[in-house]
Order: sequence, then structure tokens, then C-alpha cells
Amino acid sequence: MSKNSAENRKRVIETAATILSTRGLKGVSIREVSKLANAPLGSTYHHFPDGKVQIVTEAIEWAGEQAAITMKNCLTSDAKNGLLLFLQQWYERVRSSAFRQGCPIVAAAIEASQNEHEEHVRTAIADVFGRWQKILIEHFLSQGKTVEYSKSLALTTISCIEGAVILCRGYQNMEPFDAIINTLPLIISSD
Amino acid sequence: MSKNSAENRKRVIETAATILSTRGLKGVSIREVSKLANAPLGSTYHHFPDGKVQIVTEAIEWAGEQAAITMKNCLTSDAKNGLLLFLQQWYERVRSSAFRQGCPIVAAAIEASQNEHEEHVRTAIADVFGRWQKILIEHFLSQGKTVEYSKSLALTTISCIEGAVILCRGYQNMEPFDAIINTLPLIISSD
DNA sequence: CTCTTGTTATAACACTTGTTATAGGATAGC
DNA sequence: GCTATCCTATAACAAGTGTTATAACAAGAG
Repeated sequence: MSKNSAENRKRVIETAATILSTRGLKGVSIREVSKLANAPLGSTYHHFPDGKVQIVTEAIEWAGEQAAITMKNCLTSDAKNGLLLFLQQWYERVRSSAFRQGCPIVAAAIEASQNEHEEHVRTAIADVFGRWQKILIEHFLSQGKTVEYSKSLALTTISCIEGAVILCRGYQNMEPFDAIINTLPLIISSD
Repeated sequence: MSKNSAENRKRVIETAATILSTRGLKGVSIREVSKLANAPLGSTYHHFPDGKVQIVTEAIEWAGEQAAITMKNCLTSDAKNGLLLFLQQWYERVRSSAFRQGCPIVAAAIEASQNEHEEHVRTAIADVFGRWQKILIEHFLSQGKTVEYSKSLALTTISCIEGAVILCRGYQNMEPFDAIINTLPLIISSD
């Protein structure tokens, strides 16, 4: 496997993730992804013999892992304000893209159909959400919260962030994000 | 205009809203919507001369108004537990559809592209979110909260609900919704 | 009846999609 | 050199998309 080929593979996944976060699952076209990634169409199908389902699945896994990593970094670098740090990263992502970019996993979750053909996509989505939840649960546990409350807090945090990202794109302004930055600490700092 | 024709128009919009909430913006095909609504394709283009953009826009407005109405009903019927009532309606919608149905406005907000062609769609989305926010703000104001805090609360509430709906569909279970039902009251009842 | 107006049926156009097949090129091992 | 393996170019297929044009139909007004 040549070096260029391995990089092609990587670029295809990253480009797919970007388009996924901008235009959704059905907005991802293999032809366009290949073109934007400077990867020949033939090459793309060589590296992803299962076609679109495989590309999208790997894009979800990759983007999910990226987010998990920065999340962990934020939380471990500053246990007290780590979550706020993470929020600000999302804030900047949405703002600097002029409300074009959202969360690729959310986009996939909304459009993924229930047929057997896209089963891999669905399990990838559930896995990513699960990994995020796990990280947050451990964070809240380490702050002395109970197991049950940590679980609720984790799910609420993710829900709030994802919802706010969508609302910002809908409103075309950042007010929803400002709102959850104000309100989220109220339930997190409470006991 | 015959009676049947007016009903055709209505059924097309409702069907479009349903598909929008299940498969997203690009999942809405005029041919399929017409078929499911028992409305002839020619008829559909007669009633919606601007084509898909018009159908989708009206579907967003209609679905947004439906939600606003039930929201208002819940809040006025029981000022104290009205919001919980509204949450339960969403809960049932997601659960009883086996995680297939989400929020049509969210789906549109994620997929709506920025080109001029879909401008009507984007303003419809912003309008609906704005209407929901307004209802919630007035509710919180009537409970004695400050203007600023009511605004934050309203946006947080919508973000939480929309996020939880998505997470439920991703997880294929209702735990995210249970979580926000536990945590939302913590910031709402606080002062 | 005629004629206008509102509605529908049918076919076609141009385009994009995912995917496959097939042939060609590159590159390494020997 | 030769060969085998990995990679890529090109064309094609079948299906689906939004949309338009055109003709037919229905029904009520005069």
C-alpha cells in the first residue's frame, strides 16, 4: 500500500465527515467526496469496497473519536472548568463556520433509516454517543455525584449541546449557545 | 376549488411533515409524498407551483404551529406541571414510533443549505423556533423569572428537548429523555 | 349547449445518485 | 527483465430526483 493511498483513504473519511456535518447523510455523495478529497473515484471504491455505508460509518467513528479526544483533554486539563472549555470549542466551530457546520453524528442519527442496509451506521452512532456519555459520567463521578445523577447529567449535557448547536443554525445566531452556557452550570454544580 | 382539492393540499403538507420528521429534508420526494397522500402528482404541482421548496416550507410552518398549539395548551392547562406534560407528549411520539419520528424542524435546520434557493425554508425554521421561544419566555415570565433568565431558560428547554429526541433515536432507547425529565426541573424551579 | 376555470394524467427532460465492470497503469519482489 | 499486486481511469447501468409541457377531464356559469 503506497503512502499516497493511505492518505487518500484518510482524506476521504475526513471530507465525508465534514460534508456530513454540513449537509447531512444524504448530502454525502461519493463522487463529490472523492473530488474534494483529491482522491480518484476508482481509488475510493478500492479502499471502501462496501461503498457509501462504509465511508459514512467510518466518518462517524472518526468524527466521534475526535470529539471524544478533545472532550477528554478539556476535562482532564481543568476538572472544574473543563466542560466550559469544551463548550467553547463547539461554540467556535459553529460560529466560525457561519452556522454551516453542526455535529455529523446528529445529522446521521436523524437521517439513518431503519433498514438492514444501514445497520452499521446505526451502531456506529450509538457507539459514539455511548462513548461520549461514558466520559462525562466518569467526570461527574469523580466530582462526587451519585451514579444515577451522573448518568442523567451526562445525557442532559449532550442533549443540551446538540440541541443548542441545531438551534444556533436555525436562528443563525449564537444565542442558544449563550443560554446553555448560562444554565448548564446550574444543574452541574448543584448536588 | 373543490373540497377534495383543498383536502389534497392539506394531506400533502401533513405527509411531507411526517416524512420530514422521519427521513429528513432530502428524504422528502414529491412523487412519494403525493403517492402517500393519495394526491395526484399533477395536482400537487398545481397547488404548489413553486415545487419542493414551497411544500417543505409549508410543512415546516404547519408542524411548527401544531407543536406551538399543544405547547400552549399544556402550559395554560397547568401552569406548574405544564412543561412536564409537554415533555411527555414528545416522549410518546418518539417511543410509539419506535424511534423513527423526530422533530421535522430540526431535520430541516440541519440539512437546509445556504443558497438563495432555500431562503424561504430557513426563515420558516427561524420563525418556528422563535415562536416556541416566545411562548416559553412568557411562561417563565409569568412565573416571576427575570427577562434575561426567562430567555435563557426558554432556549435551554428547547435545546434539551430537541437534543434528547435525537439522542433517543441514536441510542434506540428513551434514557436521554428520562434524563432531561429529571434534570430540567432543577434549572426551571431554581430562581 | 358553450365556455371558462380549476384540476389531473402522461410523458419527457436533464441531472444526480450508488454501483459495477473492465481495462489500464504503477510499483514492488524476484 | 518478468510478474503479481495494488491502485486508478473510464464508461456504463439502473434508479431516482425536481421540474415542465401538453393534453385531457370535470364542473359550474352564462
